[in-house]
Amino acid sequence: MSEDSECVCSVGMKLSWDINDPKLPQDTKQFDVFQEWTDGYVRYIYSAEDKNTQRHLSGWAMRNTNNHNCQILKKSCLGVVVCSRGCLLTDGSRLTLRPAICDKARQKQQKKLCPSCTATLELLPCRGHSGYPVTNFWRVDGKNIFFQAKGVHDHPRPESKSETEARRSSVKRRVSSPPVHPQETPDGPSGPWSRPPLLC
DNA sequence: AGATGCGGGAAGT
DNA sequence: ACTTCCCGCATCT
Ligand SMILES: [Zn+2]
Ligand SMILES: [Zn+2]
Repeated sequence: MSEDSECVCSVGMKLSWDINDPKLPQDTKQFDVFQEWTDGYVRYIYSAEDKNTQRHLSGWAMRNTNNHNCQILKKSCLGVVVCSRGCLLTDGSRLTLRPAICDKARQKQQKKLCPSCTATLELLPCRGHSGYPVTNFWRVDGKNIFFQAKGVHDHPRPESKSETEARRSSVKRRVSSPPVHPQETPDGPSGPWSRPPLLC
């Protein structure tokens, strides 16, 4: 049957290292493929050629956090934005918006209403690492990008970054075309669209 | 407008 | 000392 494919571990997990080690493995001949939804206490060795790893991307909404170490980039999880009423969407799923990374944008986001039932939105914080948010660490070393995660997310996945970007540009298109009326609409909530302005 | 990175600083442990 | 969090600034899309 198969030969060396018994170990299902990542390339990073086959070697023993920690993101804080003064010297990291150098002679790596193999890379892990980018993992969008990492969870748990995992370690990967990525290629420094990969755009996704260069940009320190994740499906989870991770924000940069200052660890006072310019060699190691640290990010922590912002959790997920849900409907406070937990309503079901048309496809039977529940709303799981991606928290805005920018603090100011996130405060604005939380004031919006559920696009489905108009209830208030709620930010579920991540408490997956000893009660604190899950953290991701990134460190570039030569042709390698070392990745280490600490904690297990205790909340649903947010909408992915690409989904959020797609929706943002769709909203932008919808808002930019018609002549701008800064105030209210001429006729109130009487048209065929009884509740229009609830887009995220 | 918002994503992302940097870094000073405060506060908790 | 180490971690978490807050904030302003800068760059890029
Ligand atoms: Zn709702
Ligand atoms: Zn999380």
